[in-house]
Amino acid sequence: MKLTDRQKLILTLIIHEHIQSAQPIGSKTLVEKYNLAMSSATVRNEMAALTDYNLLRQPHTSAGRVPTEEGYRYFVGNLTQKSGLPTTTRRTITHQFYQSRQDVEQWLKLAASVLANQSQAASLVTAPRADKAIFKHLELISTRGRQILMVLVLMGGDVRQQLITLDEPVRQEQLSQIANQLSHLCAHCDVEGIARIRGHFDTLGQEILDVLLAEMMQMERYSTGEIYLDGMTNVLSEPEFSESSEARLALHILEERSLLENLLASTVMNIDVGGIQVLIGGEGTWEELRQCSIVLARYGDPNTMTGSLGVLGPIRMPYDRTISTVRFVANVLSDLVSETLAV
Amino acid sequence: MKLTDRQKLILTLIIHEHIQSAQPIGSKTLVEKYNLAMSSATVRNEMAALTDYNLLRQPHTSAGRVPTEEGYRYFVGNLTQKSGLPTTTRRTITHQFYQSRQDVEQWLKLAASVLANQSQAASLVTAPRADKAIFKHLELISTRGRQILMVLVLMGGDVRQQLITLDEPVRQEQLSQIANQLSHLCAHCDVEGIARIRGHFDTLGQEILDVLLAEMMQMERYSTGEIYLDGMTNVLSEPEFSESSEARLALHILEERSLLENLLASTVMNIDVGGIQVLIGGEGTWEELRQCSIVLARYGDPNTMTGSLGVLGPIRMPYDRTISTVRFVANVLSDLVSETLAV
DNA sequence: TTTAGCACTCTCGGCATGAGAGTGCTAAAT
DNA sequence: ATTTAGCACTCTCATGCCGAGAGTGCTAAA
Repeated sequence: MKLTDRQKLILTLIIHEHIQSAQPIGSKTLVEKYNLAMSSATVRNEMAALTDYNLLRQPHTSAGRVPTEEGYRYFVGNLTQKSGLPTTTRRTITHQFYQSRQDVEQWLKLAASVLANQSQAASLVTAPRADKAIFKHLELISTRGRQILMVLVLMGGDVRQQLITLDEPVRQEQLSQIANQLSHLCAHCDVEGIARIRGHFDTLGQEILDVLLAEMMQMERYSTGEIYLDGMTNVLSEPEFSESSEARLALHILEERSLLENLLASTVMNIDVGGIQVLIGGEGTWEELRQCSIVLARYGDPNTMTGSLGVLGPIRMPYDRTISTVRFVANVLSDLVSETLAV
Repeated sequence: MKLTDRQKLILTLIIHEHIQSAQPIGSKTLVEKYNLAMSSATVRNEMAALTDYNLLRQPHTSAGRVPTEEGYRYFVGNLTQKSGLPTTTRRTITHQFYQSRQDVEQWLKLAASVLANQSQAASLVTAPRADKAIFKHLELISTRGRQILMVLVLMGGDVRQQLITLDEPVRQEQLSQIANQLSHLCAHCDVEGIARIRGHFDTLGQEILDVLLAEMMQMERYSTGEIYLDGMTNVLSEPEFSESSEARLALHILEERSLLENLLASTVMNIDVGGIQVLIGGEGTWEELRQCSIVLARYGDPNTMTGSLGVLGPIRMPYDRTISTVRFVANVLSDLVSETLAV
């Protein structure tokens, strides 16, 4: 399918206009609004061609044209130039990040908030995770009676706390000693490595190691960790979601963790850090997303830890702008995260 | 305002019926549906009286009656009996809790999920917090170069991590030594206590203490910590929110943390653990909640840490059922939390 | 005090109508 | 060979009208 320049122009204009007005665009409107050097009849002919190519669609005979999903895909693939974000916007965003507390959790929340505000859509950010859990450090703190708190630090700075109830009470001094011992012996080991030396310890040590191993395995298994959402209410203001049942379908996928993890698992994993993936109208696979588009990116350091982030909005979305924003935030987060979390 | 038994009955029936149908209820319908031993005319007269009392309202002349906010308030205050949850439901819920990992975060998420599912509305759960931050334990872990990770454990099991960038690199051995020293000297101290002994330390010690103090003060200041939400999409399926602009107003208050914290600060603080507060239609104060009701409870141990949890749904809400659910989940959480987190 | 009866009110769905916007096609113009 | 003007045609949408249905308030009788 090879479009003439004029057809590309008209497609672009229709998409632009439709994104603003959310309504079918007619030939006359287009010519007048953009002072086109051709008549409405010419535009009509081109529109007919684009409709044949399945890039445009008429909601009903004798209404204006509306882009099809394929139309949007063509637009995103061929007609959108990689425009950077305006410098002022970039500055505002980076400023916010460097102003916030130096804490990964804060950054992720902020990233979700920035994405949501900038794109006026729903956003999601997943915490960065290593593909492999590597032990770094362990602390054991007695809390009350037989209960102790295990604080497990992984390579890359991931920290997990877990309560353990022992068979009998143990004094803090002894706990610290065990923690030290384990910390030394397990340093830089992965799950297999630790499992291998498990036999060298006494019952208490093994008891603790088992919890530790379970914890580490869990972190590996769930490749997406915490997910931060924001801006869900933004999509409610879009006219295509004025019937809230439509909105419900779309937002449900964000709220239901298992659905969201499925979606991410089958898309995000194909993206390289620095890359962008755009899902338009569910791509025939995600029924609930028929009315939505998702712009996804991956951030972090491919060698240590990566996470993903993205935006969910109506199909009628300012893709160039959104893509720039997502890409930019992903880069900022990549920088911050690899600065801080590098081994 | 003193209602006759018959008026109470009629009010109750209208509310019950309206909660199911979401529509105005007429006298004839009521008599037929509930086989009342009186004629529709009698019911009409009583309805007129209830309307005078401002407990019922007519959407327009010659439509059925709809409960007013005041009507709901009267109902919740006087006509609802403290019915416990069905035993099977109770069992299902407790089962879920004891089956989940023994981890406060998991419990809170689960609580939010249970509330959302049981009430088919949006739910919120705030993490339990002590009114006063009491130091318990400190760990310092070198991560890279001049950056170290501070892990701060408070009385009650609250754990915070914070990255500190020192002026010059320090070896892990020395860090552990400092951490030990600080842990001993600051044990069981509050912010003031620690500030008092700050002078006894060298530059490095003071540097760390400052971060620690800032962290503790922040935890005291923001009396609500993490907030877990669930079931936002549930409210989208209620007919009164079929226009998503209405839903937007309500859900926005949940999503915008500052709004939500305001709301909680000015209501939850008045509730005792074990108590329930019901906000109906924003109570004239919260404009965005005009269409909503909120059922709130407080859980935890008043002496150590407490949190709050609740449900947000349409005014037309099955209050007895919702209140039972919220109360029950609050109790379950109270038990779990005070078992685990007690000093 | 309750009830039957009745006139009255208001909503809602269906239907016709006309204006407006937009199209496709044909024939003329470039 | 394109492009354009002109025109008939189509479809939506807002409007207004109508009648059915549901429900009320009031009055007078039980």
